[in-house]
Amino acid sequence: MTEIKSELNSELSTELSSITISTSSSAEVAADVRFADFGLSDDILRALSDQGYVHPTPIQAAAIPVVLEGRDVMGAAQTGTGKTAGFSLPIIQLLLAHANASASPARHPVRALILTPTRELADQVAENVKAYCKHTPLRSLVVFGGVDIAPQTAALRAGVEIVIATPGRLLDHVQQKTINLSQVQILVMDEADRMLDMGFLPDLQRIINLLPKARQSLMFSATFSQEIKKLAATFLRNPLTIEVARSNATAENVTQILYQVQEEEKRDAVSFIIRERNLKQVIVFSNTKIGTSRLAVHLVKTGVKAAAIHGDKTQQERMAALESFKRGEIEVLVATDVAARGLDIAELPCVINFDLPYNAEDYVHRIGRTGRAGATGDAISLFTEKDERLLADIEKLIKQKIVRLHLAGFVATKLEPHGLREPRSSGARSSSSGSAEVKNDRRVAPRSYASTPKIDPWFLQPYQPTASTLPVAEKPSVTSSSGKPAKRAALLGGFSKS
DNA sequence: AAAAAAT
Repeated sequence: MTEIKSELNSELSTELSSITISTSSSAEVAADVRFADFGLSDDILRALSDQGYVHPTPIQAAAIPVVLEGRDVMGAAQTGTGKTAGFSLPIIQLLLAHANASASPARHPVRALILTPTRELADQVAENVKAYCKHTPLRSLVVFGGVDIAPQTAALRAGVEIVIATPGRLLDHVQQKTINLSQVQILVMDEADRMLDMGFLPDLQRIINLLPKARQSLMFSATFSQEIKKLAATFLRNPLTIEVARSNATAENVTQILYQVQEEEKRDAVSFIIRERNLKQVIVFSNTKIGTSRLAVHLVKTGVKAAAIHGDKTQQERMAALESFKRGEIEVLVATDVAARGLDIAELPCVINFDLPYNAEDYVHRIGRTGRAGATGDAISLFTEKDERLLADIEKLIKQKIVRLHLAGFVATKLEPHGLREPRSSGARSSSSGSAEVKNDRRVAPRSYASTPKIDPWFLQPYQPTASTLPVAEKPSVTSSSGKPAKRAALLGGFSKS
């Protein structure tokens, strides 16, 4: 079960400086601890019991009392550990407890600010916060770009205590003077490592400069690089470090698999794996927006219910894709790293890396999409000869070798007897070397790519299964899945612990 | 190298 070790600070201080939580499963609940033990208000407990939550996860059990004390926290926790509740529950409690502490001119000044790197993550954290606040008078608002700013401005004018935001739109509101951050008592930087990767440091700096110096700050990061430690030293005051599992560790309940294939085999390999394993809920990661869209189109053509999600899609398309995936209407979500972190999709049994990520840390985040909340999962990665360096970086980061397997059955069916790499349906292709064939493949794409990168030529129509697109082997499972939507909706659309 | 994020 959960073991909490505490280390004492340096010789002069007996103050706790770090808590390390070692547990077989980071999301496993502590059966001997209850949310009711933390002195949270009845309104919060009622919201929790509405969702059927009684016992905290280890990071929640460690973080809630510390945040309630008012201490700064550096949390090294992966997604799926219940970290969102770990910070939002005590924040709500603190705001409730000190309701009349500051006599400010504004009736409802922003008192807690939660920053996230992506819009989807902001939306998701906001949904959780809103649910936890359900029975309290506290109001929360999510603020991000890509959507109409007017409703956000109106809500801010009416007054909200808790703002969940991505940095860009938040600064937009600051410039327009539609938000006042001078009363913020608690700051949360969620997925801080991601925010650094994305070059948010200057924005972060500008936002923090607008906050009161006397405030509580919490920072969460799945990985714990030197840069993150530096950021913590800059923005946190005597923080308590709460570490769940080993830094940069991959979930123990995720089985990692590598398949070496040729570059031009990758699309078919993904189709093959999806069909072979009869996957009904899988995220496939690609490194590029265009590659993501292309792969989704390919999968749809082969009868797989797939949709793409990436940063060049409109916010509506992004949300629609995510929603239909959560509802089970879409079985394969093909994504860039926009979806690598934070998204809480319950019970995802498998993720596939169509490309190995350029950034080794992203590997950890991507495969963290599976094996969540104590469940087991598979992380399957395709790699080609030229990916050896990326692979070495990843294995160095996670401090383990990933087992390399042959994609049994696939090579035999896809490789032609004479060693040609691509199956040919017609003789239309000119006879040329292997690399020229790849170029030929690329020429199939509309030329508008380079000139109009913002317009996605591969915009997907909603999937309509037809007798012709549905492979015979898929039919039974599709039929059986039609009986499942209610159950799946309960699983995926349910309340998030993260 | 690429993606993300304000317009």
